[in-house]
Amino acid sequence: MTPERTRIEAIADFVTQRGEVRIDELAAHFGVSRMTIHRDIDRLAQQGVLRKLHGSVSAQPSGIYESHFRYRSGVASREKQALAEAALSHIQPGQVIMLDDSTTASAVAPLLGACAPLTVVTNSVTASNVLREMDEIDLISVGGQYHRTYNAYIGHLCLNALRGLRTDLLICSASAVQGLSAFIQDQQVVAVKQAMMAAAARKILLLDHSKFGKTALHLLEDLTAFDAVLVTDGLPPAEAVWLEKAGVPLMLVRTTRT
Amino acid sequence: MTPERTRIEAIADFVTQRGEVRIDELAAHFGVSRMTIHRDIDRLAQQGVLRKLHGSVSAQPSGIYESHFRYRSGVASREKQALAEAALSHIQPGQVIMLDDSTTASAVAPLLGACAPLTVVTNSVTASNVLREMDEIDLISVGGQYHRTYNAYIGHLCLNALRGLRTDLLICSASAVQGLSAFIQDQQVVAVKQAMMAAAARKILLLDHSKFGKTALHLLEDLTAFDAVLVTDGLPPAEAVWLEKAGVPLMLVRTTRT
DNA sequence: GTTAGATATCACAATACGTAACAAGAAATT
DNA sequence: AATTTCTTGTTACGTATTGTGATATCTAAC
Repeated sequence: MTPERTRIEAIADFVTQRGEVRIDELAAHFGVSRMTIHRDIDRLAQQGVLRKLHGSVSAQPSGIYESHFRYRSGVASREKQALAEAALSHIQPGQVIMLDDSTTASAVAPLLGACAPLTVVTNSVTASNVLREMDEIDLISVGGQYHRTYNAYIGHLCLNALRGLRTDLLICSASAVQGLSAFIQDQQVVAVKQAMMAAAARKILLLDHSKFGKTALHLLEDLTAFDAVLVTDGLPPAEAVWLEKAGVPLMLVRTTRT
Repeated sequence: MTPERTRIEAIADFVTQRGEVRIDELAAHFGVSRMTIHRDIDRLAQQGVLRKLHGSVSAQPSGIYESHFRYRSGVASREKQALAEAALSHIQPGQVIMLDDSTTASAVAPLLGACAPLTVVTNSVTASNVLREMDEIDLISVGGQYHRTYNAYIGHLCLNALRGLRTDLLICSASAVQGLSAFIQDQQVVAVKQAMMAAAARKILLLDHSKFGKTALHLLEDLTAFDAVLVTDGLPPAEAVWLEKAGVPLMLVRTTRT
């Protein structure tokens, strides 16, 4: 899952301490090839810790992220990346799309430049930080109470704001899947996601296969309510067949790149 | 999309700090050719950060548009700091306070840890980025459409959110003061500030003395509507006396030198 | 209105950089 | 022990950035 975490963290520390470092210097300092440095900083950039420039990397100006959040983004990042790329095919330029507070949906944000122009609505601070820098993306943040565990805005203010919006598409995730239903651990987060679903014309759900069989307290919605359910391969084939027979619009996403 | 942003940002800072710079000087200062400088400032001009002239670029405000927040945050920072420190005395632990999108009010944010615990409501991304890191501060972001000129959320969503809130205190600023009234350059920003004023039990206005005598298009409110108007010294004494006679709750703030 | 000088833009070439694909080695799993 | 998975390095190719020189445009002075 997370092999060789030490060097990546060392790079993060090194860069944040120096502000800006050339990639060749990182390669020499850590005694690895440029390619490896590139792969490392790609992951860090995806987490929003660093910014990739041309020939160098710089520390994110707006800052330090919650370690708890950073940890979560590191988990299953390959699966998230694959899901994010697969989700792109559902987006048309000019649309209004919504991202929820999940790290999976936030992984979509850095890729949205390819679909520009777009209007993006989100309660995720991670996604906002990325999208704010993109010229051709119109960013709308739904407000609310800041919750550091999710690095997002939730609560009544958030729900009220969502009531006044209608978007073409929602990209979201869930904590767990049992049977035909998706579950979430936090009650307030459930409320936000349900409000987002009510505001979106089309809804797609991103799930890495580890979510299956897990448990969480609050019901979000049946899987059949989504227009597409993207799942990374690794799901038992029997389960996939069963879900499709039950009417779930399942789409398997290969983790290994094409 | 937007690689190599370091030098471009450095140019933006350099120009906004100096007001107007010749292109040859930029080329010499950054050690690149004129052509490269041209390409850089073309992108900045496209973003509206600065204006291209013939032979030079300027960051001066053009017409009714206020200049970019990066420029504003560099101007009169000593005055802003003094005002922010003075504003602290109006805050009690446990209160719900509101900060507007002004750079002056954002200068208050880093100091709020001293007044914790607090709940802080703001539409400013600058302030949010600071407050998010503070454990004892409860942060509520009013959402809205992101506006890069102010680095804040504005628009209908923002106004609706503010309608549902009531806070103990508002700390805000204005672009200009003429006679007994405060003015703002942008119509949408006026709407947000007025909604904030309507939602706050007490309102204090922070003004560095350079705001006096400036002009701006839209009326915000009379100075007498505030519970305190903090102004940096440098204001002509005659004007101060006149304002106090007119019923303005004026408080002069000494600019402390370091 | 015209012209000289300066400035902006265009087109092309050179260089540096990023990324995909494949192969090899190490670690973990069965 | 065999196999799989993960990580890293190398090569090759596409892309981005920059500089140079030529051409077009602007400004200001006459």
